[in-house]
Amino acid sequence: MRKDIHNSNIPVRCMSCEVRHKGICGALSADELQALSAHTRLVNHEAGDELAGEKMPAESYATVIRGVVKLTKTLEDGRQQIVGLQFAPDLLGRLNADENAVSVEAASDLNLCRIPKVALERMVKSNPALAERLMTQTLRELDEARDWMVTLGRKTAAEKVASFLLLIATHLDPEATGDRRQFDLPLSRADIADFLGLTIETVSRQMSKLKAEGMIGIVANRHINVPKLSKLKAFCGS
Amino acid sequence: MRKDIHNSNIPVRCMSCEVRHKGICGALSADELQALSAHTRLVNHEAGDELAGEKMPAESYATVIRGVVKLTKTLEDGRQQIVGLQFAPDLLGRLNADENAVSVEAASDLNLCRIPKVALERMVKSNPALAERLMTQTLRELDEARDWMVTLGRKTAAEKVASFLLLIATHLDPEATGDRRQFDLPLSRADIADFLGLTIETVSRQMSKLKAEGMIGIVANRHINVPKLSKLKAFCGS
DNA sequence: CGTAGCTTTGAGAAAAATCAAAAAGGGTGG
DNA sequence: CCACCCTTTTTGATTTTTCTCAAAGCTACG
Repeated sequence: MRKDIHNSNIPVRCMSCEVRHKGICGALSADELQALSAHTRLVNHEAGDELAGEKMPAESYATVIRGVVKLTKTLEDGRQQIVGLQFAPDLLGRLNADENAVSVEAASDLNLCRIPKVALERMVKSNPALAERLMTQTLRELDEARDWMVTLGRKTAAEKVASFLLLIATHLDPEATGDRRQFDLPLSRADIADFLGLTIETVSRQMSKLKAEGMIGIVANRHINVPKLSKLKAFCGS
Repeated sequence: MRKDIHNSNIPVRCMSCEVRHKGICGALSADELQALSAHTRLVNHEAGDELAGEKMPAESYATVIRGVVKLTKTLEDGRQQIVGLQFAPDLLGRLNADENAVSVEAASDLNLCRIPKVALERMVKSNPALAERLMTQTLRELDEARDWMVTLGRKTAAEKVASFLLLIATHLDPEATGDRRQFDLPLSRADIADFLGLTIETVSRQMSKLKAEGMIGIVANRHINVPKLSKLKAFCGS
């Protein structure tokens, strides 16, 4: 399952964050950003890489520059559930935790900006604006988790798949406008099933059904287009 | 559905918090506690009272002194999902939010310590220890939400009901020790179903099945005993 | 071109939902 | 304290949804 890892461990300024003024860097002064840059590393991972294991010691933080990260939990007998997806410019890692509550995996090829545990924690202590920004991200994650609980607990298989497609469509390119969307799924059918609490077969059947109903087009396995996002949204139940 | 509300709006020191040094009050100095006490009110609610509506303006915070609070989300067509339960000494209310993301209801009879929105937010700004404590609670809620996503997405009906009973057994009296437990369910079968993403009938059947297998005893409708908590835990899958 | 890994499709089985009705509690007023 | 009513819970029969098992079709890649 796990492929070779090719990291480019070159120290860099986190230009991506700085320029776009997103993520945690937006809460930093020029001086702080400069100081932080000394500790950060741009690293790359390929789809399938495991970045951190459930119940393993937490070693560092990282912000997502490009790609999608999946957070999973696994039952004793191997049943798996994806409990969150992280997109740029989210911060990976749980503040002040010694141990990971979830397993962290690259869903797609990734660029991350890695930050040592102590460096970030020191900076959070001295910068209330940064602490507040982390609180905001945590609250957003909590909202997303609760929204997904409704999907898992109360939606039909068809609504679950539609909700997933809507989530991806709106998160992959948040700036996109208009009612028509086109994108590549960052997750395999198996991952989608683990996200939705379904089997691969049910996911596949519901995708075919949505296609037959004209709700979506399946250009290639992973390449989807949505002619009317508003129609898809209405179908999701909320 | 909504019953009459009988509130005793008498200003008090939040002795319950102070004495037990739990919840947010544990992060406050004597002076701060004194100052906060001037703004707080002990209020009572009965089971079924709606404390705050989904998408309604957020008006105040409150800590749970006694009882259980349920957080729910509802789809357009009325399907409902409980997305969280709060026990003493949790803080109700989302920091800095103008609008509720969830509906807040008294699951059982309640005693709350109510805190005005501005009073708490001012105190959080000037007290990093309090901010950190709120961050800790939020992270715990996120963990709980993600754990529950696994239950909703990947467990069988029997495992879901067992997981719910385990949750209640361990949360109602966190100090209890030993492998035998006895408690009153703070939720009706309908609420349990909404928490587990099941129907009332399925919950009832699985409870009967757990009883038949000797996993639990049903003394009265709401009164449950668990002869071996470890056995129940093992049955939950994780 | 062949192979390995995904994905789709099909048929039958299992789990949970739905519809229906009986039983059990709980509170109220007599 | 009891009889009654209303609500909640349990149980039963049937239907629907989703899963499981099986096989075929696709894709990508060496």
